[in-house]
Amino acid sequence: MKDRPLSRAFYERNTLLTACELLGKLLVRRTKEGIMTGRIVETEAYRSKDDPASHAYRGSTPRNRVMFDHGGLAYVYYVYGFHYCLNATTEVPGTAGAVLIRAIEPLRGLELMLRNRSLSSASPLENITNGPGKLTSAMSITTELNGTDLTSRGALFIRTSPLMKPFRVGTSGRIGVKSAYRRPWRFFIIGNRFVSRTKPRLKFAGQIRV
DNA sequence: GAGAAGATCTCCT
DNA sequence: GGAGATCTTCTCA
Repeated sequence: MKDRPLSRAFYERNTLLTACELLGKLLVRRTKEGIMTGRIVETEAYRSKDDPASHAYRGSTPRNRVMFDHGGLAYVYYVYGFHYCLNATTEVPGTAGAVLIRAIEPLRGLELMLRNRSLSSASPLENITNGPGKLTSAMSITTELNGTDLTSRGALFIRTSPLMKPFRVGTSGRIGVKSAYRRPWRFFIIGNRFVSRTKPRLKFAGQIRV
């Protein structure tokens, strides 16, 4: 029962709360080659009209339409001509919100992830998925998965992690955004070596014990 | 239709 | 720490 995908109700809530509570959950990717699993260790929250850094700031477009749909869908987009970024949509239909998954701790399917990233087995583990572009590359996540329902056992879903130890959550300004970067909407597991950047632009705005 | 910007990563210095 | 790679999306004329 505990390894069921997270429910729709989990996502259709406040985006910041969802971004924080996604930490420690397991991201599961199923492909023809095999299953890959990783623990989410870093997220960023993006909201709607009150968030200039969000794709949804200017309203609905063909690209960001998924953000305005149900919570619990995958929003995948292409950036810089090289990389894909994976988000989980939040909030109820009509209200835009998404949580960018910035980094995961690889748990299962390590060889497959290394192969997808063209890395050797000698590569540092934390180098495989410690960034939005890296984790999508490692898990073969592309825009083909845009709109995928994360609440059902399909090619991509997120589930609880029953063996997860208690951890502390750090917050900071979001990385790579030029507007509204002062908002501490980046969440990460303190002390986890798979977090993408340990020295963000804004120092810890706070800590949360989970 | 053209031009600019971009939620990144890797390599080089 | 900085620059370059390269393509989608959006804005503006």
